[in-house]
Amino acid sequence: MPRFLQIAVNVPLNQLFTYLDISDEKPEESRVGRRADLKFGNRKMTGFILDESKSLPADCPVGEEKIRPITKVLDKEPLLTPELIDLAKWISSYYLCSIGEAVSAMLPSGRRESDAGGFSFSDDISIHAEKNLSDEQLKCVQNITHHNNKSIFHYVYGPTGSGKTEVFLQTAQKILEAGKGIIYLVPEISLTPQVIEAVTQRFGKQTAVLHSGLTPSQKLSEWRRILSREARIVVGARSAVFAPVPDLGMIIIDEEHDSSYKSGSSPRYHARQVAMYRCLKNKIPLVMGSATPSVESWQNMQTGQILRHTLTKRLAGGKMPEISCVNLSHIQNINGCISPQLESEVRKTLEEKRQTILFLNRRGFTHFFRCNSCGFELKCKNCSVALTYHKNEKRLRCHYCGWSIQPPSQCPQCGSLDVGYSGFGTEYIESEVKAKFPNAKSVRIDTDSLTHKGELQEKLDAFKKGEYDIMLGTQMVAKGLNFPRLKLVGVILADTGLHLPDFRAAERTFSLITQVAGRAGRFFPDGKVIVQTYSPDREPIALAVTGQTEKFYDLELQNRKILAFPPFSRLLRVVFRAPTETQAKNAAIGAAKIFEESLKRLIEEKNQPEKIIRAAGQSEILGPSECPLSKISANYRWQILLRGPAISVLQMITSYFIDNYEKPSNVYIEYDADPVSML
DNA sequence: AGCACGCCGACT
DNA sequence: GTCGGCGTGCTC
Repeated sequence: MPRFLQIAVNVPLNQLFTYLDISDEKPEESRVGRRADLKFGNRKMTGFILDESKSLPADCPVGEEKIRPITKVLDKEPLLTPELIDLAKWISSYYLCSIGEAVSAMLPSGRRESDAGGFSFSDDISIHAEKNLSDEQLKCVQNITHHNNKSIFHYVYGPTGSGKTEVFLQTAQKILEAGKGIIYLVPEISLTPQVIEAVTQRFGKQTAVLHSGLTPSQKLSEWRRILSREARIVVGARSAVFAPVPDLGMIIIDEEHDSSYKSGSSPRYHARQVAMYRCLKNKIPLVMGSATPSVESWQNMQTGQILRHTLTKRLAGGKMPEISCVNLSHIQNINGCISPQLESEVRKTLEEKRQTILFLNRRGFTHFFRCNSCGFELKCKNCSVALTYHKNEKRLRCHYCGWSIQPPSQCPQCGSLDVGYSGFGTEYIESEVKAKFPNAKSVRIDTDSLTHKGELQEKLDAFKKGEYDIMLGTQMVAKGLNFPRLKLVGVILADTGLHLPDFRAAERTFSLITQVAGRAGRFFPDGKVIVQTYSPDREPIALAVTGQTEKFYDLELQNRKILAFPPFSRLLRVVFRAPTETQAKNAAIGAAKIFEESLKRLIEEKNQPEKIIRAAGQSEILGPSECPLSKISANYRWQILLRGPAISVLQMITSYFIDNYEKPSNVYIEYDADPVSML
């Protein structure tokens, strides 16, 4: 008997395609959730069967004569559960991508299964490995598991080393004992062999690990183990939030603040947002944790949307390390980036045969205006982000609203004539380190210096073994790494992050310094942290150095409120990319008109709920303006930023835009709901 | 997004 | 005379 299949295909067309399955194999079995090989146009592709019917659906846009049969059904068992099909539809509407793109982002790309892992399971599930909990931790586990069958968002908040991991593991244990499955998310960079080993030792064969080192086929095998209930706890990075865990009982997000939970390409989903959706739908708890929560999550804890569980004590006996600031503006004739104070600490550390990490918290690519006497830098009057200098027009410009001014010839704050532009990168520091410490072995780690897969792990392992004395790099070396010989951590310039034209600059700067400080003192009470800065009094730096976490969040929330940035508003960013500046600019200008029209229509629409109309009335279209990174790999970029109290309104006007905008060829459009980086 | 079709310049 | 540039249009 023929059946009509509704199939999603990985193309940017938000529609399903109708195909025919004429096979008489197992007619009683539904095809929904399986993949199918098919000819799409004139190319061979794999599609995802999302629905089926005995007759041609009435709303099918093409006649029956155009409908082609699939080549074959690929899977013997469904890969997608009804829950995941629903999730794909939600992803597609929330993140403005096609249904096919959503499904493709969720599924492993392997076609056939192959042996998983590459790591071996120990024979016993070692509940002997379980550690005794402190009173604080125990209370935390009890509070979370108490709400077992309700969708409640929990946050385990506490400094590095306060035992969050053990709370997660023992809570997970309780959920597993109740017969339910777990998803445990960690940042990609934390998914090191040590972490994998720790979890597999605790939960043995019930564990599935999804990490970037697996081949597509191996990922598919892990996926199958999860579907068959052989694996009940899934540990993985961002995309593991889509794991097809039957009877899901809880999702854990470790290091919740980490920006790697946000996908950098379409669909630009945030694993935390997806986890919230799954937990609400399944009526199960979501448990997050960090020493430096995202500002959004902090606000949700303040309002009670997220339940906070605070851990106060550092367990391993480690004190917080000694942190000191070096005020760079007090140093005359600084020869390079390393102050005399930091240089002498590095020397002492080398003499003790201990190790040093030097951080640059961002690749210094922006050109910002700075006074060399007082450290003052210019900000936009509307948006409170640092202005960036545009060489070609010789003006300082804001990348949120487009406002610009002529660069002043003297400092507006102190009147000094010693003003200029600065910004430097890791390569520069590497040469300085080599010159200052010619006998030390140093290694540089950043995205530019990594050429092949696994090189990061190799370098980190080598550093851990003591093959290097100094490691320098960007924040990728800041996360979840434990080096027993480490003594000194130097933050080369804490200000660089602050100058980025991004409203999250302060949050990221605070988070990085706090995380780095916690790391250095983890194993050794004599750990030392030196933070070099031109602005030791700036809040994110001063409060991080003195450990005043809560005060930082209070102040940062006040700032966000004044400027109407998240969490006091929602954002949706639309980027127009084209080979020439004019094409990108004109596309964005034309698009802005459609956005305005779309917003106006929504406000005037009669049958929308009052709530929507009101939120639409408070929504605004910012720009178009040039993207902060105005040219990336020969493509010019312009953006429109939508801002309003309700993301659903921003999504509605964007989907109206998608339906009504005639895209010039050569122009590419990217949609980013809840953008994390604005660059 | 791909991939084919289609219509104008510099090459054997 | 042809190879090939990338504009435009379609995919059940």
